[in-house]
Amino acid sequence: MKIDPDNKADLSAQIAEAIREEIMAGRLIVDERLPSEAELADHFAVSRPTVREALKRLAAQSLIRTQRGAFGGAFVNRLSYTEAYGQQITTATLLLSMNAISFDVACEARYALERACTPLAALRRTPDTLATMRAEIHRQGQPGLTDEAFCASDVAFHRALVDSAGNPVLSYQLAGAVEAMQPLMNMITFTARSREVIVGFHTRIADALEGHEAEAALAALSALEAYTLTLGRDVMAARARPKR
Amino acid sequence: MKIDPDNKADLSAQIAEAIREEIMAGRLIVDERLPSEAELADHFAVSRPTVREALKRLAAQSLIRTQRGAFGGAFVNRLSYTEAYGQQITTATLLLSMNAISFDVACEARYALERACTPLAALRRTPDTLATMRAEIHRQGQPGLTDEAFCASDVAFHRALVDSAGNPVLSYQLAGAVEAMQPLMNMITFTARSREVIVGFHTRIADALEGHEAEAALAALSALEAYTLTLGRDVMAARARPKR
DNA sequence: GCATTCAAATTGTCAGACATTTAAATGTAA
DNA sequence: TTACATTTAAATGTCTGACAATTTGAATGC
Repeated sequence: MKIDPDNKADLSAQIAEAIREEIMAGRLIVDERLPSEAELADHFAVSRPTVREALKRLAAQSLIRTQRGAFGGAFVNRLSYTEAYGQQITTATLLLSMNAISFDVACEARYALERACTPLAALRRTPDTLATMRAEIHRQGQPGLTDEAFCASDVAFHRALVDSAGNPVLSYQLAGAVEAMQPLMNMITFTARSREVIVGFHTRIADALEGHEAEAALAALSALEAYTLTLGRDVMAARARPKR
Repeated sequence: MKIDPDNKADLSAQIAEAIREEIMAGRLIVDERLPSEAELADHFAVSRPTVREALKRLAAQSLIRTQRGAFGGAFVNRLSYTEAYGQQITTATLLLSMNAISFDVACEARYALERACTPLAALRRTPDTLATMRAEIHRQGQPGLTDEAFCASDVAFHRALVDSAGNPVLSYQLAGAVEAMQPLMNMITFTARSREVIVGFHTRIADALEGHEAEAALAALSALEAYTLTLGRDVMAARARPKR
């Protein structure tokens, strides 16, 4: 493995970066064991705590996993879809919450991405994903639902729509886009009337997918986008004018 | 801040998770200073190295940044688009390289996502993004170009297409999808003939965007997808039959 | 042959110390 | 008073050494 020259940045960051490059370049392959902390410390001419900090950085990115005991150590981790989902959602959520992204921009991105997988979903939707969508639609019609629960169900519905496309890479990519919108959506107070309208759009989408009608599904999705946009704008307008 | 009960997992992981939740929930806001390492160690009743490992985990996810010196410390970091891009690309690249994703699936996801922003790109493309696309097309026509350089230019072209949509959230989401395909594309040997065909599609796309013709751009993109798919399949077929 | 025990390797945690960096506080001179 | 140099304090970065906890493989005993 390569070493670090004489620059003055954090040693642990440099070491983490060096190992990360080895993994990204495929020179360290999945399930391969890294040298022990003591050996790495010796190799990079630093102390063990410094090596440990570097390894923790990599562990935080799911690049390695560690195992205690004899013949334990740090191993290159196979990045699972589940872990990738989690990181994607964390990153997307923070990006949206910290950068004053307008509701309009986030909404546009989300629906553009969902439209991307709608034709595939119309082609490949399964009884399973359809059942999930129907179940969420039913839940959204329940009277006693809180706004948060309604939003969560909305997210689940759209996740099912995305998963219907049957492309795991697409599902992974869109997980963040859909989930990250939830905090923004949670700011909206859903009246009985608006819930009814949204459930109507959801039903149109599910019906269209069931009938393999891509165009109809796209139209319903676009209509839902437009409606969501007006709801969001009302909230923003009310917030901008806090005089009672 | 909350503490951790008596479970037996890594203390540093638990502490990192506790702080991460504070940030995600907005209870720690951007640029807010965390307690010093000594104070955190005291608060969680652990040693300073353990706290440091936890902080390095958070730093690896760009959740915090640290600053040395008096009045330094760990601060909640505003996640920038640049940092988010980087993490997105790392995650997507590893996911594709480690999970035996088929070329077809990755290709389908990529072009579905690009189609998602093509209508917006046709609407909003700027002289700037068009110039970038033209420049990359020109580079792709140069004779002496290596396969790697051709691929890199291809990625740059598609990045410009995505950026044309003028939606930073969309650009962020697609950065990973486009970049992560490069290692797969790099396996393809681009003959003079195939380069010529690809440049033709790129030109059609750029022309369509320049003329605000969304439908034409979508058609060219789909044709490019189909052609890329045949190229990839040829490579896979040749690889599956290694008898000279 | 099988269960038990033991030893070794490795990560997890701790304590204390020193080095380095940074900005505020202080002192000094024009 | 202002400008500049010096000191100081607080914080992170790093090192050393030690011990605890965990896991595996081998030795041991029956």
